[in-house]
Amino acid sequence: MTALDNAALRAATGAANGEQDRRADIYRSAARIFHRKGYHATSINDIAAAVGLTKAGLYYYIKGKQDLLFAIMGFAMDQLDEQVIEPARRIEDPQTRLETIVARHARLITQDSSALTILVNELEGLLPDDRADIIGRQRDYVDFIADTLAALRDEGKVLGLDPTVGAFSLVGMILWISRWYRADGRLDGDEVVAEVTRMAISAVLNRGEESNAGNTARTGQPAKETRE
Amino acid sequence: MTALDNAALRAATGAANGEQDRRADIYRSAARIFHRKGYHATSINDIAAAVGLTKAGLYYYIKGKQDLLFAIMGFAMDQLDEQVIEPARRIEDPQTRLETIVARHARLITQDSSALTILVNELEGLLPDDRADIIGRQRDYVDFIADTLAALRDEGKVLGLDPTVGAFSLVGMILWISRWYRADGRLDGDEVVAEVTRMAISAVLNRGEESNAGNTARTGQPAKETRE
DNA sequence: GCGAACCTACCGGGCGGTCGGTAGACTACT
DNA sequence: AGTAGTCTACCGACCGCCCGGTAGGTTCGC
Repeated sequence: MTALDNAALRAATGAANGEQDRRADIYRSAARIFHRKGYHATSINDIAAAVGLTKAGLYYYIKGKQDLLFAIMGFAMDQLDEQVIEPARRIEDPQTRLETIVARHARLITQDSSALTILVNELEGLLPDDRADIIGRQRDYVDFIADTLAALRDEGKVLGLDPTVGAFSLVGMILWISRWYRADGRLDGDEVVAEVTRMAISAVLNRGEESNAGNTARTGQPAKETRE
Repeated sequence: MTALDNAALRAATGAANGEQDRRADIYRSAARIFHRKGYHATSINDIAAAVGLTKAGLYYYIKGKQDLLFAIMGFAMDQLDEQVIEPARRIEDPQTRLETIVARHARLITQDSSALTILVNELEGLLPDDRADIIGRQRDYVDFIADTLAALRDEGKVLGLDPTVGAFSLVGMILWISRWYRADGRLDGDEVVAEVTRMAISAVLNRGEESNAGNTARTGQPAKETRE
């Protein structure tokens, strides 16, 4: 069932809709509405109306509200695996790998943030078993980033940064994009992705100074960044 | 009414409770439950039970569920104003000011994330007018950070960073702390605040200074934090 | 005529919120 | 001292509504 649903979701992300697969429309609409109003504030009727069905008609396609949510999250996690983690895993150099992770994750969000945002904001709507599943996959992702930061540290490119804190902080920066980025805003998606990626790399790579919170030596003179 | 409520909330954050003010307990409990389960998934009965009242008894103190939410958010915004924005506004040097903003905001979250997290996650639960009020105050905060980044840029300490994107990214990093930080985890609050502050400054400042070796190297240990 | 695709009508239940009360402390008058 | 009035702080019972979900059709292409 879930595999089938995910196939439908995958089809749904394509530009075209209304072909033979009604499921695609359902999952895509549900993701959009969950994203906009939140899972609990969204009724089955909202979703049914959005796809032009009655509630009972919708239940011909779905098993229940929670299964719908889990399917959407599973799809989002699959997206992350395929578009971010897998490509990055094939990159040896830690810094390039980190850049790939951030840029690809950020790009996914600027393209369509619905499922990926639901993935982090609606966990408490899941059944315990489903939640454990999703949380496990999320933890794997953060660990993957933390391992990359640890590899950077072993190369001497990062000093004094806790990999776990670093990984969480980068993830927070990326996920937050969905809250402020608007496709019709001043910057287009690629610019935002580039800016955020640059900040992320800069945040973890070494700079000269040692600093503690609250008071840092103000020696900074611009010397132009070494890498875009 | 709201002024009174905020006074109660303010009292509630103190360690002691059960003095003469029942309201304090109500607001504090509500914030905690909203934070844990989400606003829509929390019933008035949940809150009433948490403070040892019936639903009808609770309504003696509150006007409604939405007012309760608005009062909590207003209190969180007041906290941010008083503990972060006002102290930072008195600091001339942009870099020190930025460090102050990040460190103080992060510290608020490690100390008690309930109200501040609700503030960003439950906006859609508010009435339109209340939401506009809160969003306006949040925008002012982001603008304040963006202005600080612009000042850093004018000093030549920041090159090629869009102040708005930078401000949002830093905010995302900070807010995300509430999702992974656990007071009983491997790192204590102060360490987390210091790490995040260091990353934030590093993220926006230019690189290119000489590296005066790592006396700041922290011991990297395996990850142990859990995220929700 | 048969199954896929969908609908109308309904159910039990929990929700936010209200109403009419009342125990008890405290005053006020005699 | 007694007692009537008053106010705070609550509670049990209830309301109307909408929720997720279902039973039992009906339509329609094959």
